[in-house]
Amino acid sequence: MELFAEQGFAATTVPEITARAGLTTRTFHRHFADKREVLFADDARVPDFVAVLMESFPPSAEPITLIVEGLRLLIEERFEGRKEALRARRDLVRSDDGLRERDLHKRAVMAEALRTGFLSRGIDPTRAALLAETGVTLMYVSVAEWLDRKDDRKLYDVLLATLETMRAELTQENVPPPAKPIPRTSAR
Amino acid sequence: MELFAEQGFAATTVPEITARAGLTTRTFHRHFADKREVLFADDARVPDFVAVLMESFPPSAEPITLIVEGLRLLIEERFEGRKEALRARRDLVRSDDGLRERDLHKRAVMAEALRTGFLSRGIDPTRAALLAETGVTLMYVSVAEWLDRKDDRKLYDVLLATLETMRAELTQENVPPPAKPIPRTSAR
DNA sequence: TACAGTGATGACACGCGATGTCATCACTAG
DNA sequence: CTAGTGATGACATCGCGTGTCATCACTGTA
Repeated sequence: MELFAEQGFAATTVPEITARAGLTTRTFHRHFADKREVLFADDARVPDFVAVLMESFPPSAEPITLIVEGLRLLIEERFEGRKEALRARRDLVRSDDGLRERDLHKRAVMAEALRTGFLSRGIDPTRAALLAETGVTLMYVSVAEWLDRKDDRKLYDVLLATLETMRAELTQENVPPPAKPIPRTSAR
Repeated sequence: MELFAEQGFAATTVPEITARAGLTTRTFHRHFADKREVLFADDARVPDFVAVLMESFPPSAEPITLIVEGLRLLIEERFEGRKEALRARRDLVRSDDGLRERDLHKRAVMAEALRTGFLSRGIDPTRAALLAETGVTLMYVSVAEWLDRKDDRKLYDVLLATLETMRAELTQENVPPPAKPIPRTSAR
């Protein structure tokens, strides 16, 4: 983290890292699959957390309730009280395409854990996928706003507000659009 | 594509590709930023397509209408009629983590284009982010189901059905959950 | 027709990331 | 004291990706 802060992620080599840590590059790659993974190793257990959590809910629980409650626990566990550190981490991830890709991958893994959990609760595949994606979207959008905010609003409260916005957006009755006009643009 | 099909993505080296194509590796990297990009170069213009499209809609258009109509055009442009090719591509992308990461990155870029479009339409940041994420989720979930289906249902029809499912899911009035009990799990 | 400019490619060198393999060493159980 | 185990170091090696310079085809212009 020191080296990344000093000279950026891409400009920092694994040999530099291991030199400062007093190890060899080979040892580094025994602990981290690749250089990017250093910044994401902490999140490795999140999918398990999600899976265990989902099993603990009674079968009667509504999916949305389950998502919101699960995110509430996740927030307590790893977000609340770490705002500054998370901001620094976000900025670092933003600065490098490779890191952004890995971040998105972690997000997808979490969505997959959610989807699997819904499947074993007997929810049909498409609905499960949709719920999973909606859940991570809710989380990521809320976290983004929370990190941007300068007040002390709780992440959980931001999340509930985001959910309301989401709901309001979709509730409007303006779905089936026409099927002809519309300008033409070349995308190929 | 021949080599990837024969021996998989990871096992195929850039020298192998350029040898079969009659070029050098240096030339390869002048056309593609990296090896993975070969499979995604076709999508490079999608963000522009999205941006231009969004500007072409009247300011009065509802965001959801805009998303659905935009996706309808995108579907006509690059999905309908290419089902088998898209299935093969999906399977290849699924087979490699690196490719999955790049795929997610492209998805994020599209979301970003959508978000920017909404911003310049005067929509507030959080709502814009939410709409953008919802839009790509709608697209990806629908495409996934469409590719899984064995019937000839149109992608656009699948998409409308997905949107209805999404709406139904969020419309239920079971939001603010309690805030105390719930089991405990270690995620650290 | 000659010539300068432009763009694509080849040739070469190089650094870094990542992995396989074997040796070494600290630690532990019996 | 010994055998086993796990972490690490020491090499060696491969593939990816980039910087640099030379070459060649093509184009517009005098």
